[in-house]
Parts: sequence; C-alpha cells; structure tokens
Amino acid sequence: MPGRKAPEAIRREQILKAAYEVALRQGLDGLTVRAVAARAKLSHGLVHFHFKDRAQLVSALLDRVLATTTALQVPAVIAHIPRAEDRLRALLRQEMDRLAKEPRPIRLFFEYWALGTRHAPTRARISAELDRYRAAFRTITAEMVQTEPARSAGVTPEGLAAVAVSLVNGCAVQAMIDPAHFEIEQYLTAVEGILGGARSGRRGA
Amino acid sequence: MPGRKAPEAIRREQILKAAYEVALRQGLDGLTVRAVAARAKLSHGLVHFHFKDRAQLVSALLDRVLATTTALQVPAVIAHIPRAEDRLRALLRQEMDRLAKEPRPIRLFFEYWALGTRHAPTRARISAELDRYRAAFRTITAEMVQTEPARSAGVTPEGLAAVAVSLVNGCAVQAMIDPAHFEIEQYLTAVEGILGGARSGRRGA
DNA sequence: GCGCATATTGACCAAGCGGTTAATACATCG
DNA sequence: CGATGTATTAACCGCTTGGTCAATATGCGC
Repeated sequence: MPGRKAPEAIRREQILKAAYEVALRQGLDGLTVRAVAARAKLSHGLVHFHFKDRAQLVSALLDRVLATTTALQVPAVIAHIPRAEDRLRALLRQEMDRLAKEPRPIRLFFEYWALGTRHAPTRARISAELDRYRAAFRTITAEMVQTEPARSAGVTPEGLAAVAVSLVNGCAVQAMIDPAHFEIEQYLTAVEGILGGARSGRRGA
Repeated sequence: MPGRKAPEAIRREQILKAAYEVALRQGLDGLTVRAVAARAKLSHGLVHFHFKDRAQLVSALLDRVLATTTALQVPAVIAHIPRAEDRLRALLRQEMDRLAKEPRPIRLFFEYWALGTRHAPTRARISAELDRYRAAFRTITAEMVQTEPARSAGVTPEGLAAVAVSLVNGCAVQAMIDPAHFEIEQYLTAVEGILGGARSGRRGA
C-alpha cells in the first residue's frame, strides 16, 4: 500500500523537519536514515528517494541549522544604541540569553563543528559561518577602536571581534555542560566590567 | 596460536595507548573495538577481555584525556609574575599557544564534551574538569578583583575566571575550524588591550 | 613434566546500518 | 477507462559493529 503522493518540495521539507528533530534529540550520531523515516512516518526507502545519500541529508540539514540558529540577528533596539561599547555589551547579552534559553540548536551546531574538524566540506561551511558571525561584531569593534585609540596599540577590529565571538562560544561550552552551576549574570557582569565599565559608569537597576 | 602473556596493567596500558591514537586520528566515532585491537595488533576479543565494554574503554580513555591534555599547568615562571593581570595574560597566552601547537588532544576533549551533552556520567566528569580549570584561573582573578576594586562593582572572581576560560575555549573553537585564517597574535593583543593594557603600558618587543 | 589459572585467539551471533530494487499504489492526462 | 510517469513501500543485500564463547597457547607452582 504505497501511500499518496506529495510534491517534491513538501516531502523534502517534511523529511528535513524530521531530521532536525531527530538530530536535536539524538545528535548527529543518532541521525540515521531509518530514524528520520520513522519520525516522519514513512519508509526509509523514501528518504533515499528524496535524498540519495545520508551525506546529502546531513548536508541539507546543515543548511537549516546555519540559517536557523547561528545567524546573528541585530534587532533595531540594539542597532540604535549610540556608543559602540554599549552596543557590543547588549549584543553579547542577547546572544548569551539566546543560548541559555534554547541550548539544543547550538549544541547541534557544535556537533557539526566537530564533524567539520575531520570533514573538509563541512569545515568550510562552518568556517564561513563563523566568519559571518565575526563580521557582524567587527562593525562594532571597528567603531570602538576608532573612537578610543587610547588602549594599547595594535588592537585590531578583527582581533576584538574574534574575542567577542570567543566569549559567546566559550560561554556556550561552559553553560551547556553545566547549566545549573553556570551563573550567566556573574559572567555578563564580569564581561561588562572588563569592557571598561568604569569609564561609562553604567549600572543596571 | 594465542600469543604470549602480559600482566594485566601492561596490556591495559597498551590498549589504552592504541585507543588514544585511534581517537586522535578518527575521533570517538571511529573508536571501534576492532580498530583499537588492530592498532594494538591483537584480537578484538582480547580488548573485550580487558575492558568488558566499549563503554568502559571510552570511559577509561576519558581519564587519560583529562589527565593528559586539559589539566592547567602553571609553570614557575608564570607563578612568580607579581601583578595578577600580567600573570593572567601570560597564562592565557600559554594556553592558546598550547592549543595552537597541538590541537588534536583538545579536539578530542571537545568530542567528549559533545558526548557529555547527552550522557550524564560523562557530563559530570567534563563539568568537574572545567570546574578545576576555572578554579586555577580563579586564584588569579580573585587577586585582580581585590587589588583593583575600581572597575564596575559586582564583578566576582568566579565571573572573571569563567570569562578567562571562555576566551581559551572560544579561541580553540575558532582556531581549530580555520587555523590558517585565525590570527592568534591579533587575538592575544586584543585580549591584552581589553585587559587594561593602558594601565600597565606593557608592550612586547 | 603436570596440572592449573590466566591470556589470547578466531569463529560466531544478532542487530543495525546505508543503500538498491522490484513491485505497487497513485495522480494525471488522454 | 486505460496508459504513463511518479511516489512509495517492503524486502533484500552486504557490511560493520559490539559482544560471547569454546578452544588453545602460555607461564608458573609443584
């Protein structure tokens, strides 16, 4: 009793959605063609019909992961903050809140990252994604370097942006392995303190 | 033709060494009982004789990974640096040099980290290890907070230490996915700049 | 030299995997 | 209604994996 039809795009989307759910729960290891098929409630042969390879399925899922969970969104509220330092702080806070609130997609991102360390095509895409992410910070750090050349020379916008990305990723590493113990507010306060908080004298209520 | 004997401890060590080499090259996915046996040049049955489970093998290997590659060593040269800030900078530089020079063990550590996000016992051990790592920084950051209460209040030694750990881990994430493009000197300069370089006026040759 | 406990092997098993394919249901167009 | 092309299924294949086990080689006390 082969089931009813469905246009190509719809089935692909349905399968990808199932793959995403499986990967979120079981990790990339658990992302087997059969598990995806089961989750989408269809035969695993059909998965091979729409994605000839498991590799293609994994690759297509990476598209979704990158588009959905690692693109840096800079909302207008933050974009309009006048001082670059304050804007950076707001962005960092947003990103850490985001990963604390919904850690699973970022966890999946890290799984692809690990895969990338041994698989060049994946590595290239992850690398490019991290570049984009860093670039979003770079526009801010460039402003900071420009308006405040007082700090020790040689500091580049690129370097500063890389540090910002490290803070986010490193925080994710710690927060995801021990969410209960990790104090995100302490962390953010420390970051703000280091970021020349003394100069601006800013203080939340 | 069953081979010659060897005392328990020796064979275990030999197998673990083989497992470590396999894991470094192939990752935890590639760490199959058979691959380990092949690398150690003995039958896979023997591996099961000394480690009844693959799980036990993986667990025993984690011991080695933690002991070997993630324990923070503070050499005397650094320990004797008078100013806490300078000491922190030296430590950060050491750690980043270390992971840039020999990334594979840290990569393996991250693989266990990923495993830990879905496997509670592993998670506990990784979490404890990160705690120890953070604690090593905490002794320094505590000193910094004490000698320099000028920066915005509320900054705790714990928070600062967590930030330091983030810098190391986050740097590893970026450096390992794109070693060619990642400029570790730029990165370190930026860190030092942020870390109040203006105050100390330090500058390497 | 003879047992005896201990290592060690290789054959074997069941399970799960990715992937292929013949058969079949379905929609669509004539 | 019948033909045609497309989805879909289920059975199947070959392979690898983790794990067990009987057979056997080895070293050691006697």
